[in-house]
Amino acid sequence: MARMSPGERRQAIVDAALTVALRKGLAATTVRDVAAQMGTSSGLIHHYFESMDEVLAAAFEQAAAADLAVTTAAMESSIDPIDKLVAYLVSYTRVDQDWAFQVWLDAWAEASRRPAVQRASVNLNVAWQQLLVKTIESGIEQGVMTCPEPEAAAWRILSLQDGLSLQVVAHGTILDRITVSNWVARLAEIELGLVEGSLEERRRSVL
Amino acid sequence: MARMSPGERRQAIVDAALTVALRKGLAATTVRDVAAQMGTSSGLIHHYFESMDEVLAAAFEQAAAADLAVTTAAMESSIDPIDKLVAYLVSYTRVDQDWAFQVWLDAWAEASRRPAVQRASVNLNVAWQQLLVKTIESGIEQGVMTCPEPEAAAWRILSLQDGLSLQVVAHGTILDRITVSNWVARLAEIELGLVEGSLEERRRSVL
DNA sequence: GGGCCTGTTGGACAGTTGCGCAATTGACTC
DNA sequence: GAGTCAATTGCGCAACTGTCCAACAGGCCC
Repeated sequence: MARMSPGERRQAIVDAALTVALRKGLAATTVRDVAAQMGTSSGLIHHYFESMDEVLAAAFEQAAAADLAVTTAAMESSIDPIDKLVAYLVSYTRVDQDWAFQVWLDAWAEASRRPAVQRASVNLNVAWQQLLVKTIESGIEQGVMTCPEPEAAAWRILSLQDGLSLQVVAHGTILDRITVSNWVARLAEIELGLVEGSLEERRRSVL
Repeated sequence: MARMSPGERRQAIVDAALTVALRKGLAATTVRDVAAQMGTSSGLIHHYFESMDEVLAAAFEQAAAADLAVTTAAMESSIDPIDKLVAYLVSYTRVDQDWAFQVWLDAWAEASRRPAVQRASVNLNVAWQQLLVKTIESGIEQGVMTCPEPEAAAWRILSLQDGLSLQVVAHGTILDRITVSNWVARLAEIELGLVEGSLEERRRSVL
């Protein structure tokens, strides 16, 4: 296959691993799968990564970081904290639509057994939570939100979202994404002292 | 190995599978692992189960059903709906303490790829939710709770619990079980029209 | 006791896994 | 052009996987 610079090739491997992982699951992704996806030999992968574990950790990290970047970008297009929050909720709903959330389920399950995966998972979960924290803090500053404990409230909103999304992705028919989004918005309204239904109303004008 | 009756042997296989799964993870549990755990040959397992998938599904089902039974029993010792709810929250906290929740994480990750696991996971998740629904409905009936949508409220309480517990089990240090329990109780108070802090107060008198 | 039923064995089977390594290729410098 | 170095190959290795099956063995009935 075409020769690449080390940087490019490393990236190509991670990209290929992610493509396969989204289809087959993180744990079921093999060296040969990744090589076939790239159209190269399998030996090449071990020329760039010490072990398959590292490849999988890098792939998960990239997937999660990409989602985070998309949501961050969507939020930055707004200045108003409440608009930012709406952008967050809309973006997360879209994330679920992709199979990206399945990668999170795989990562959470593997975390306690694969240190590299756990490190990436912790960092990215905290990053998501901090995204909410910053929004809440600026909302408080501007006097449009009230929240005694932004850190705690962010964990609760994020965790409700994760717990409900989990039902959608793992079990399929029990709940749907729209309902999840509405319920999370409702909790956010309660946590941040917003008028009931105000987030949903604002979201409808965005979509 | 010692001859067993079909019922006993089937149970022994499921027990052994569960023991291995708690240590290695559901997906990484192999026929030979289970056989070694029982001290028998590997062929024996296929004499009782059509496939390894079924063994794993049965193991998960048993683990989850056992937890559910413990919580159900704890709740039945109370008559008052609010006491039942407190028993539920206390029991769930204890469940996390075990490694039982890790099995749930494995099951959720595997659900979309293993039909047998998905069926078991859906059934047991719904059973947990219904446990809450029944409690809420009797609380409404007796006039000690108010809740416009018991089904939806139960999903939200359960999902917050799952999402927060996930952080405890997968990531270890970010949150602790006590905090999770307090936060879930707080959401329950909001959802069910209870006085803030009343559940925690009641729980303290139980412990 | 003999025959039968079935739980149980242990290995064969074909497939897959992560990993290592000698050989090859292509791109670069002198 | 010759020489060099690293990216890339493709196969081999040992270990593992789920599944299957002929053989064995222990308990039960006649």
